[in-house]
Amino acid sequence: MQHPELFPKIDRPRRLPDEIAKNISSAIEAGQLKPGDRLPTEQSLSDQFGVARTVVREAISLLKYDGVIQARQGVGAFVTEARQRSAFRISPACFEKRKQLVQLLQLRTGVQADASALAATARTVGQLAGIESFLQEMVSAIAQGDDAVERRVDAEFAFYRAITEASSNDYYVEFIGMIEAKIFENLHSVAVKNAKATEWGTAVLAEHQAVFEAIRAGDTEAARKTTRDHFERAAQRLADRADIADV
Amino acid sequence: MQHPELFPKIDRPRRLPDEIAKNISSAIEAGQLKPGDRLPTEQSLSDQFGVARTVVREAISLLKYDGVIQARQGVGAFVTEARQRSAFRISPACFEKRKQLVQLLQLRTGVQADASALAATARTVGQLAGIESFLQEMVSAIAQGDDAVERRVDAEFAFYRAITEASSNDYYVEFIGMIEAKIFENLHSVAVKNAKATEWGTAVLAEHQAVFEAIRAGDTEAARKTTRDHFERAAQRLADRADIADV
DNA sequence: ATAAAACAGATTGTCAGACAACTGTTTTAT
DNA sequence: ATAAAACAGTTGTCTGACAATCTGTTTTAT
Repeated sequence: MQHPELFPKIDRPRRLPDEIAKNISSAIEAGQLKPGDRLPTEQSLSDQFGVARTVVREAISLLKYDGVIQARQGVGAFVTEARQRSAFRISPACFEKRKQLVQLLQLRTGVQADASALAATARTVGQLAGIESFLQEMVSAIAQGDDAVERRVDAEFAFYRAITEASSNDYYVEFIGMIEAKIFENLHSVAVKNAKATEWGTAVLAEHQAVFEAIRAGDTEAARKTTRDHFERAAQRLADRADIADV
Repeated sequence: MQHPELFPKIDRPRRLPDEIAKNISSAIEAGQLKPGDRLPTEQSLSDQFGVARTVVREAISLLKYDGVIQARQGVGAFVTEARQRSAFRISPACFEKRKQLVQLLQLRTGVQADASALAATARTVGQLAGIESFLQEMVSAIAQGDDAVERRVDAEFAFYRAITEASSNDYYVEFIGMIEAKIFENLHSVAVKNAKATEWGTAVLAEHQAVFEAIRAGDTEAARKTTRDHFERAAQRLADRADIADV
């Protein structure tokens, strides 16, 4: 990947159903449609939006999938209580405002720290070795200097992914993986830029090493704390640099 | 709600698209379709499943929504890398095997504990009062004895929801709310049965009080620890009693 | 001969209309 | 008056067609 920051993601020609779904969804968030309310009929919606009913149906099926609305054949589609959503997703909008980004990174920090804590007792020797290898990778990448920044960032991701897997809890793997992917997708270039700018090396590396030591020692609380320390600092660095609205 | 445990949830007549989506999804999980593979054409799928193409399209649109597959007009639909899923969901299958349930509750425990930790410093006095009111509600329900078990369980949920909201992090609210709803949906009757059987009262209530004290005192670490303690014990009680396969 | 342009085929995206299945209401039969 | 039957409205499914896009091939221009 070369110069990823030069060609930022473009808005692909959006699919109609996604567009419709977003429209309805934001109408619900805005309170124009409250829980319990009935949606207009599919026919009416397809008229209003000027699209075929199949498109409206796909849109609605997405919202049903997330538990935002519920449809009863012969009756209609209704907005469900806000409580019973059945999926957790991170929209691109989360990366637009600093406050949201900070909150997201806060959640990630906490979960990741827990994963480390679990890994401290659950990890096998094989997994420990795998984790250590990524630490070595980071050391070597740092020694190589600026040319290997990408490699270093990748190793960092891999390091914590290996730790997460060592927690032997599939939900942690899945959840962190999802958040990770979204952060990667939206902030990777920032992370790399950041890594280049930071007096890379000793300071940050020491944070990782502390995490590793805690996991090797099987010290649950230390693993949690060291991981939390690192990610809080990383979040700080990221949020400071990410060029987003300060709201 | 009367005797909810007497009429357990029935299998609603499933919609075709959901069924198809599940089929394809499990084919991917089973490894029959690997990342990068191309799905059969919509025409072919509709032939194989014996349904209309619109149904197949709705199914595929769900999988696209979760980032499991990606479609390119004129080319086909492809299975994406496992990394870049864009939603975290809890399927009913999670409650079928004890191991999975334990892992899920473990995740919940960790996140909830973090939320408490945040609430310890972020809560306003108003929020603190709200939290305390639910504690009072529990006390009064316990005093009332077995008749008020439902009320007590509800208050318990509300207590921790209030704490989560006091974390002033929307993602915690959303995420925990989602997990909560799923647990409620699948294990509420067990939780109630459990509450009835437990020597309700002093022991469990003391756990909640410890959490509240920590939050009142603004002690981050104590809030995390006490919350973790309670939920670990609760998970223990729940998993012991939940009548599910021991795998 | 080589490169550009046009073409053909396949596949997803959208459209239009019809009927089936279900629900709540109204009308009818007893 | 009560129960059964007809009715109208809505979601669920089916069918067939066309539009938009991509890939690979063939034709054409130079």
